[in-house]
Amino acid sequence: MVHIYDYPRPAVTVDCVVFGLDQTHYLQVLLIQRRLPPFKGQWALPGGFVRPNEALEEAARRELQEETDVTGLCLEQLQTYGQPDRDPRGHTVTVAFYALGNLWDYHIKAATDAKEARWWPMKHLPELAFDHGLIVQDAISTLRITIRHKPIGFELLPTKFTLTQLQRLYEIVLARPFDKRNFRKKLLKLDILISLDEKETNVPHRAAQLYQFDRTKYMERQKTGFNFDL
Amino acid sequence: MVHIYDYPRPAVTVDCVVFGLDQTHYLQVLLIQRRLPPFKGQWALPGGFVRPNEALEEAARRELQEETDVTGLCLEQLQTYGQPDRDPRGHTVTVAFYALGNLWDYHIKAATDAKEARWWPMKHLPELAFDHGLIVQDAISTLRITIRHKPIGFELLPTKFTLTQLQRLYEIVLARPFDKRNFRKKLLKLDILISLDEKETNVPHRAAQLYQFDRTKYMERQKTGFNFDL
DNA sequence: TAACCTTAGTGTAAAAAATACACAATAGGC
DNA sequence: GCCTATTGTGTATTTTTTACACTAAGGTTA
Repeated sequence: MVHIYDYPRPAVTVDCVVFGLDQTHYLQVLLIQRRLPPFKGQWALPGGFVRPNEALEEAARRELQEETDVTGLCLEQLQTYGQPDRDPRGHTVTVAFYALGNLWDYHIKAATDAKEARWWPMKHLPELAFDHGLIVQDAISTLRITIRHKPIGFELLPTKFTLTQLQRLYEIVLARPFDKRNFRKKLLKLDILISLDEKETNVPHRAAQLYQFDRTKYMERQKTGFNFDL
Repeated sequence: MVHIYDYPRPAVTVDCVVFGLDQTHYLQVLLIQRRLPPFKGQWALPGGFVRPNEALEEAARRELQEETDVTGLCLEQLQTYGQPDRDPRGHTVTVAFYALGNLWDYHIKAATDAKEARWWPMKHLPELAFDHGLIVQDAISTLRITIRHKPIGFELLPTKFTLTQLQRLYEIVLARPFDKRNFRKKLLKLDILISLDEKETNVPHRAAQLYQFDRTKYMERQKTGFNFDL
């Protein structure tokens, strides 16, 4: 079946930059290996063509599931890339999204266009197809800015986490150390964490208190001109 | 001439939200009145279809010039809108940009698809075509956030300005008052303003010192981990 | 079972930044 | 020369940020 238009149109795609934290606490990105040309066999961001009458985020969510079997993430729009030479098949505009997930929740499973799908550490990414290397760089920049102003970091952790885990998360993403006491003081003063009646288990040292992010409380606070600003 | 593709493609457009400050110091938006359907006669953002092998920002710049005769602005990507029902002609994805200009520099001149083009005060916008009302709202939100972290406010003022003008600008955009002495202290301490050997003229009161934004100095500072953060 | 290793958990003092606030100086108009 | 309007300036108070070190408690091991 062919499709005919009066004027030429660029193709429209979506791509997803999904970040995660691994057991060793390094920042990871979810990539797929391309099954088809162009860039066959090379690693790339999960993504693909937007279908007729499909919303952008919907397309991103669908492609992510199709190619990696990951679902349920909160996708945020990053930027749109439209350099005419960014795809050898011709003028293609891609809308990039980013999302945060915690690695333990997902069993990655390659499918459709993807030969393989897996997490890669940010520090040692392979060479990426198209301009995906640039997109990942932009995503990490945006993440660094956003994580300081919105409580999105929690999405990288299990539901129940310790303050040390949270601190390490911020240290990894922002690539700078925080003082333990000051960090805890600040976070607790925000009053958006629920202190659970539960502790770590099976650790060869004093067990840490577990906390949970209180989204409801955060939402309420939002309205009263309160700033997260870490 | 017709264009044939194997798969259907959404149309791709760009739209520009250009902000300006008028003589009475209210925030204004540059709009055009549509000459053609859909939404014929209604006010809309300047913008239009991306041409083959045209970069997105290039397209935005071209459409802005064609429809309003405004050139030379620094365009920043805002967001991309792709709800399938946002354009009655069919699935259309639009990449929105925003920019700041000072009204005195430009002679607005309607052209091509635009029947008329002029500044409208933010407070009293007409009903806009497509989802342009939403786009303008998103643009002002983004502007409010960005202006606090990057020295983009200066683009709304003439090259030479007084500290009072600058303060009023921030008060208008952020919709909150600043203390005169504290504002001046803070701005001057940033050390990114050049104090000119020149004063206001023809004012019926003590003439104010004129200043100029020192972009070079700001760029240098940037590298040394310096934050604008107003 | 006691010593050991490792990480959790906690408070205070000093420095820096943000805020609140009022009056003399000066340009042009009358 | 006096009036009006706006500029330009300093200090004291409060709040926020920073720097910093030791005891508590789980699990491991000798």
